[in-house]
Amino acid sequence: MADVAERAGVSIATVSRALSGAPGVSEATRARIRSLAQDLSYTVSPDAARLARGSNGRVAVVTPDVAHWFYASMLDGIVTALHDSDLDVLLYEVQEERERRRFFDELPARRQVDALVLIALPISADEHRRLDLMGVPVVMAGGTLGEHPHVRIDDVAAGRQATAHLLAAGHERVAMINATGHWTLEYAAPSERLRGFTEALHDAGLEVDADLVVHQRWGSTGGAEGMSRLLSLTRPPTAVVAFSDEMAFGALRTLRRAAVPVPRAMSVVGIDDHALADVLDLTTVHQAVDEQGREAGRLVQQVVQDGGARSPYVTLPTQLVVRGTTGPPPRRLA
Amino acid sequence: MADVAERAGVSIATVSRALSGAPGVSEATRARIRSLAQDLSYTVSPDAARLARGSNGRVAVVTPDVAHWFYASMLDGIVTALHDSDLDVLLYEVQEERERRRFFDELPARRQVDALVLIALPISADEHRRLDLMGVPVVMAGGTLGEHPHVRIDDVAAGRQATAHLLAAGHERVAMINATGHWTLEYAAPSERLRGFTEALHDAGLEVDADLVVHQRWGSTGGAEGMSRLLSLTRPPTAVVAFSDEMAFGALRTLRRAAVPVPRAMSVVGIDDHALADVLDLTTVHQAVDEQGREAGRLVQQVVQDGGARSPYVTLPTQLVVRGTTGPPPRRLA
DNA sequence: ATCCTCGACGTAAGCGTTTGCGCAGAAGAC
DNA sequence: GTCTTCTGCGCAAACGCTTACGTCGAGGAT
Repeated sequence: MADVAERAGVSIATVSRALSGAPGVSEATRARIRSLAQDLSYTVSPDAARLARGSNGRVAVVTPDVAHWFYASMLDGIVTALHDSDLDVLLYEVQEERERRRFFDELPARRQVDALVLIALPISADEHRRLDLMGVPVVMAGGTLGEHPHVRIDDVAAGRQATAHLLAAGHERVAMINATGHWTLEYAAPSERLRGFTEALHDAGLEVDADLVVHQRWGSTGGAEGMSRLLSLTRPPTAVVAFSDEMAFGALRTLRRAAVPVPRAMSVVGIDDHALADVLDLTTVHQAVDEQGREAGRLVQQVVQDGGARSPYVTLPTQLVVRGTTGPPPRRLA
Repeated sequence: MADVAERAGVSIATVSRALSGAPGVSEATRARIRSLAQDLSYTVSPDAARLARGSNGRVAVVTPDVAHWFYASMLDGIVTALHDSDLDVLLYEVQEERERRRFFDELPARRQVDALVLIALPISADEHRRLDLMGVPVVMAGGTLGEHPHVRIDDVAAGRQATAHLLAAGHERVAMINATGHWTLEYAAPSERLRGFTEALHDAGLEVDADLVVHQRWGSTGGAEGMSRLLSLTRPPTAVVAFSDEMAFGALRTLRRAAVPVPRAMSVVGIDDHALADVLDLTTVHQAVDEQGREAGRLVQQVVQDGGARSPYVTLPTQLVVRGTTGPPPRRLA
């Protein structure tokens, strides 16, 4: 910077002001300095600027799994939304319990960021406290976290939509393959989607058959196993709602291997509208994950700027997408 | 820090040394300072430290699409490998041509990172030059970039493996659905996999039928369309190798809709071993994407530390995974 | 007892910016 | 023409660390 200043015949203070867009510089000088900096391919050091300024133009994004479809889409949305703000993204992944603990212990993002966004990361009360202690705003994307701003979908409604679709088609024995988290800490989604399932049945005047609700590990394997269990029942269901599309995929595989025709003998509906749901022709409840991410991105910008004035709770709608894996129940043999 | 120093009754220099693990402090004092800092929940400001030290303990990862399976897995590997180094990850996404141009124009990572890793990002010669001008080491993950360290697979071999598998099963009319990039800049993978395809045919004493090589946009939709085109041929193939699993998924959808039994009437093989290849029972050539990412992560650590002494070229092997979408050709009607 | 060595620590000079304050000189009011 | 008000700019003090160099005292060698 000193170099630029010298060549421009001004002080470094003026260069700083010119480059940062601060007032107190004539347009002529500003332009001259700008072009000079360009020629010298000079950029201000973000670190030094942050030091002097105090705020640091970066946000941390914390996600349980970078590679997983849901988290990745969310991250994508966040990054996209932040793209033309001047915020950079510092990425942290906390896959296992151990890593999470360590993350909250060391808080490596500490003093490095102006805000934090968690992607659907369930945390303990103690961790929540430590987070608040960090002194920066926190945004939750894909869930809720105390009073902090969040963006999410209504999981109860999603479960309801999926279930209602099956009931409307005439099904009476409807099962649910629900997910259990891979952590000790609970995600809220499974219980809420289950609630939606239950409520939909009640609305139709039906009771929940405990045999028809199975819990499996999150993922397509879990879905496959869940379906196996349901098929082995003395009175199997005629339709099943899966916690997620991934689990539905697993369920479909089981059905294919068991040579159960879909949807002739069994209807399957997922939740998510995974990129490959279309490929597999899966009926599902669409949630706009990337849009949630973008919304979360906007939220943190807002929160960083004005300390967070607006009502920072966003709930995005979900829509049923009917494809080929659902249909009327098989004829009763009555 | 001044605070800690005062309470400990030492100078800030000593605190700095104690906390950073530098020599010149007695173990007793170090321990005292450490615990004091702990109590005050004090952390050194990374920014200030970087400023003073000159190097900045961060690497930038640049990816075309955070949400896409391949890039996301790669990123995951990188992040994982960097997890217990003291390098933080700054994430940049450049989806469109315009964004890429802007990225290389502004080089926002400039002066912020000690190294850059590009995830399978094709760049122009000019951009390459600008990158080198940045003065930090660059690692390419999932491709090659001049003399820079890289990690990748042998795409020619992958194409060969997929094709050879079909030939070994007895197929003689084998097609390929290849990908065209979504950018003007060429990826190397499509032409290399095609070369593998060609070579395998030649090895078997067969010629490439130009009609049987179709080019489509990357993605499952492209795969679907490619399959349609192949089916509409007067003499359709009996087997097809898809550029990627995603494209194979699309092809499978077309086949399902056209009621062409797989693999009875048509064999399909992909490349990648996508997470859902198993669900769809797709025969494919496995490449360990996350392992490539991890390798890339190790590479940048190494490069950051000792300026890059080792031979920094890694090529990971691929393996054929036989599942249910391939089989012998249908009987000749001869 | 004297000199040297060495380890533990303090002093202070940066690192590359931003920004409050002060100071000229030009423009406007009278 | 003088007096005020801006405007454009320079000076220098932070910002929160790291680190070369200097100091001081304890211990070992002689």
